[in-house]
Amino acid sequence: MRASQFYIATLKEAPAEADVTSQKLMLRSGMIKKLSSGIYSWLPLGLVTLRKTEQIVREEMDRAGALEVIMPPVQPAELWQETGRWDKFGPQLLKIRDRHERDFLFGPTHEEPVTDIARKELRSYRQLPVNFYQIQTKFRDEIRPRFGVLRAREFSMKDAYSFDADEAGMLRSYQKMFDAYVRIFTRLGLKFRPVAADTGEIGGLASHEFQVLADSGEDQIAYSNASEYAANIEQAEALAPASPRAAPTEPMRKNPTPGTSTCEGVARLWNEPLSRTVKAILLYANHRVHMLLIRGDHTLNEVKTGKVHGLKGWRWASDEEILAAADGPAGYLGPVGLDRSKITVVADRTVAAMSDFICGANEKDFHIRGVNWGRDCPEPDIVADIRNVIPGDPSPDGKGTLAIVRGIEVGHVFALGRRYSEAMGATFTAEDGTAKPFEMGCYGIGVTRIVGAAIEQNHDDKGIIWPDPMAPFTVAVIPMGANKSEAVKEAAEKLYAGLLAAGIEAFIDDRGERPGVMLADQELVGIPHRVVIGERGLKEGVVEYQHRRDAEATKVPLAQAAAFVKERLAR
RNA sequence: CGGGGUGUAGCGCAGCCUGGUAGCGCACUUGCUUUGGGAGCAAGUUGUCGGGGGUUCGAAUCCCUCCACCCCGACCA
Repeated sequence: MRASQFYIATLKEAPAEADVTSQKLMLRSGMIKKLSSGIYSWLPLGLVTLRKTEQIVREEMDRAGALEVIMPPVQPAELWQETGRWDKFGPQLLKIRDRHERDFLFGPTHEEPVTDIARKELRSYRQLPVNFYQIQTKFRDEIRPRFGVLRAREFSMKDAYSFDADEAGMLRSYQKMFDAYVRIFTRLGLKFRPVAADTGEIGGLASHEFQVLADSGEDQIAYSNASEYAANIEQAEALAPASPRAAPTEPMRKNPTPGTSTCEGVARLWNEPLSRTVKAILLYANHRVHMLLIRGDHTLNEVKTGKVHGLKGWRWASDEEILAAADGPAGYLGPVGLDRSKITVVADRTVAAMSDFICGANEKDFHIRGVNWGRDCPEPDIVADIRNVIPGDPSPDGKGTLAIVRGIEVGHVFALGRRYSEAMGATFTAEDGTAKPFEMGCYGIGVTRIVGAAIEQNHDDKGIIWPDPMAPFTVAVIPMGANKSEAVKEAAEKLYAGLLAAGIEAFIDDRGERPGVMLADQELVGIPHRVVIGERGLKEGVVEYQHRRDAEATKVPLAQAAAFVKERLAR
């Protein structure tokens, strides 16, 4: 591509609304343009990368035996009423009406239409397994869109849906998609990790997320230093302490802690380690207030909490409910002296094994120390794993300890089962002649999100550093002073032509800009390889090659430049 | 959904308090010079000051209202 025939619209300053690196760089480099909150246009430069990403996804889906389809983004409400999601999906679902006042929606996902296809088209077990996929624009009316294309309302997604005759087949289809995802992210040149994930609202038997590792990621991933174990922190199990609860050594005593409502504050006030304190969190579930207890230096895991018996669908307790059930204000709560007919005590596994701990006294401005289960208050009603794991915790698989990194979720595979096929009466005739519901799996990749995540993972203070497979152009040829020197111009054009002939996606900056402008643009836009051609070098018969990550340029004889670049690309 | 903030040229911003000819930097156009790290000089172009209503001789500025966008929060007691 010639710069003069392309649309390069780089900005020195990013629009004020950009808050994360990838969004700033995408706006500054002219990849995208915001139209409305969470809604972006893709300009030529951005689209090249988006299409390349899409193409790798498509090739690997095809290779895995999935069949491409296109389903309508606009879907009739009736379909979603069949599965109950018309009401249950919540405000993220963009509902629209046509001129006849009929309800429609703009698809946030496509389980319903694809299941509708299956029930109409697939009749026999002999037609199975089948996997349909599409790459298409989705719309989810996010509460708060942010981070540019990382959490947009409108975004491009690859969604695939497998249909099998039985569970074993479904798990085989699941594994195929898992393997395809590994190939996709490997080919894209990204550092990533598949992690065990919560099956969440969609439900199902198994689920893995594919996380692109980046410090700015919103998700936390816990992984073992000694095994393949990796899980989203939402899901990672915190094992019960290996050693049993120690015997009490201190008397229980209540002391004033005026104006000190946090564990951190009390620990500082009494010069005790934070790990001896216990914090109480009050929830409301199943018409009852629950007091959850976790160690002061731990944090509550909301997902695991929802899985505790009796806590499904919990919400935070109101101040009135807290006062009525615990007889004390938030900030000074604990398990001592509670009326257990009014409140259920749920202790984290770690807390259940603590002795001589510190907690609130259920009285404003007072805490208690030296508290022991059994002696000072009844044992917890429920002991459960309700905290987030922290670095250094033992790995749940018994091998090694956990570390935590941040990631951006770019893919998710679900072994769904029969949830949608049963709800929508999607059946096939099995070998024994009976009608059976399909065993389904669903598999998503956020294609537009991959682009943002790749930038979060690969950039420096000058701009984007694309992995070769995602780069809009792989090599930039930059002539210095081409309008002054015929020799420079000729050498640059010849190299450009040579690279193209070798099948390399080359870019030549023939705009006649000053050197600083051309170099700054190449760096901002993130073209990973560049060859600078100037009179200075030509006198010695050399050009300068530099990878975007190289600290310095390498001098290469002009005649060997194309071959040199080709060799670098093969790495 | 709650709280805070911002809307002025394509982008970044000043002007608003204290009403009186709409400004600056970048970008863009033209010319000359310059050409190995976002050039210099000169001359230009670009505005429904978010929309509507009101107060006033006069409103970007004060008042009312609507809209859009951004940030924080949705709990960690």
